[in-house]
Amino acid sequence: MSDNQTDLERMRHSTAHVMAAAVCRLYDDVQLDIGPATENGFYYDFDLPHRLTPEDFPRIEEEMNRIISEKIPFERLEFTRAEAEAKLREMGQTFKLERLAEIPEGETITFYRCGEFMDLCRGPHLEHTGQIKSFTLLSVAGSYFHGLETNPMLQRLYATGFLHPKELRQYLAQLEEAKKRDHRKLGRELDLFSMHEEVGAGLIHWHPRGARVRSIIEDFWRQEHYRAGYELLYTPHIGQANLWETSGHLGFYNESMYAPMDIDGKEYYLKPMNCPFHIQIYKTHKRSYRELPIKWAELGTVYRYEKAGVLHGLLRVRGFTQDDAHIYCTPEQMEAEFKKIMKFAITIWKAFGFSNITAYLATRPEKAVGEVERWEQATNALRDALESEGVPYEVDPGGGAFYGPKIDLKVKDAIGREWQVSTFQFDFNLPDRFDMTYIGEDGQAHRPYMIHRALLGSIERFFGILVEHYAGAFPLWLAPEQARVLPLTEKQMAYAETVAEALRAAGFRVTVDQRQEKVGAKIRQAQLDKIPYMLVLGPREEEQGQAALRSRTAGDLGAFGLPDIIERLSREVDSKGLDAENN
RNA sequence: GCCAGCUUAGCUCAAUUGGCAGAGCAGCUGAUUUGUAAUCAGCAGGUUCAGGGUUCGAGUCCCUGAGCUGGCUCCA
Repeated sequence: MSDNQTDLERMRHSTAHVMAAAVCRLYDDVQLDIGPATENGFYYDFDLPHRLTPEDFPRIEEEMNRIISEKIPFERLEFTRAEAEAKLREMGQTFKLERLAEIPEGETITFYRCGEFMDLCRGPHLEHTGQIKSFTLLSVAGSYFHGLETNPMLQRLYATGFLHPKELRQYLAQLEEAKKRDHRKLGRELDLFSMHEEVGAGLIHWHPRGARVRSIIEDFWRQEHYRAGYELLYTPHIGQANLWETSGHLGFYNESMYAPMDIDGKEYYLKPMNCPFHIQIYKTHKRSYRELPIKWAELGTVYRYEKAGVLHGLLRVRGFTQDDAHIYCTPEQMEAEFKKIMKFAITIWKAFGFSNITAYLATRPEKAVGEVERWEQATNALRDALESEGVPYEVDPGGGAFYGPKIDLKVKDAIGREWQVSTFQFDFNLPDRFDMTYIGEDGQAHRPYMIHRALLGSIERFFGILVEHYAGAFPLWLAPEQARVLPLTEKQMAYAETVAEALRAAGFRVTVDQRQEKVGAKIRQAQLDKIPYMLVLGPREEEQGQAALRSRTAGDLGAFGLPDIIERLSREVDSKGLDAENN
């Protein structure tokens, strides 16, 4: 497995060299940067006067195939630093000279030669180009040298390759599948949400069907929070400048905040976060250790400035609703509270059909506030919670915020893609800044621990992920329209209304297809609308007081009496579709 | 924000080298009364993203801007 992994990486990295070699053969004045293998393929960064477009891909691929058919050996060459520098100067490779300067003293400096193409490179490589079995160019994009905005922008060619052509076909099929599930496409097709140039980029409009799903998600979320001992809050959308000065946001978060508005001569800011408001509520009276832990949650809508180029459907927006919570507790309670958060998170994610969860534990960065012991204590609490819940995790050393360590959760969707969703974060900063206290057993004031917790992340983003996970075919409990009644002809219209009413009375979301269409057309429409159940009503059903039940996934199930149908659907709603087949 | 590409009817897409803006689906009207993924016919639908320019003539060429797409950076 790991051998295969290195083989694959080596092959991809070598293919990246072949791609760069092909580009050098085809175009003049190519400045090379780097061409690493990535999780799903590889890329090569270079700068050249010619602007690459997808129209150039066939030519480049053709040249690459020529290089592959030539079976050119990859030759490893060792150089001293001085030789390497001279060589790169001679080649006029300025980015490579910078890369060379970054190689630590004492490390062996190697070049790889492949025919006339030579590149400063750690390797390893294949023996010769003939060993490359499959590849395809995917896209071209800009990318800053070293990923730094202030650096020149290079052209990046994305491509992928696999050890076997069959795997490449599978990967391309998966890309196709992902395209079909794209929440932006499904959002339009299923009439869930939209965005409008007239309103502004990154601002979401929820249509009735999308809003219906959202309200089901939120109702479930509220119910589970009350059950888990949280109280819910509502707080304002704007707050005065001095609040954000105290919180520190105007200092370290300013770039993500919108310009202030003037109200009665005072500056007010749209909130990018909910925490300062929750803290205000905390501070409305003296808190006793007996009250702790305090667990407050809010579906809080925040606005953050995001650069125009990063906006992406529901996944990256400028106004969104966080499912935010703050937990204030004593040092002794911290660990137990954290375990509860983990357990709670897993329960909620499972309810939405995500059971494959992994975690990233981010520890203390160089620049940090709070004593080291508190960091250690908190980090251990995070680690213990992960271990006691058996959540697989990786450590991201130094990856925490300056104000506390954190855990990020990732979930895997139905087609194996990972999404960063939940985040649980200690905060050693805000309790200090707002001088939060509680009175301990000893009668003295103490600083509470504060934990930020977003479970679904943002409702918009979560909804986008959910749409892609289910490919728009929501399980019964979430479906905006759970059943559609399809009268065979106009003659069954009255009966259809009766059936729909009965189901509505039992709490289901039901419509009647009143169009004068053949039943085949009505079924087709319901299938395209991804309605979980269809109730076909002809003279037979009307006479028997029944309905022919059709499932979106299983097809015709036969005729049943209404009580049976209600019973069946109710059970499926209660189980959230988790013990049924996976849609 | 930066690099590249895209933007034509509600949606998906056509429109020779610059020469009369079109189709399917959806919508509306009518006919049809239908049994498990599309009944037929007719009608209507456009500032070709916005603004400017070149030209006898611009959907098509040039400039500016917006939005979107793929990335970089960032992150819920």
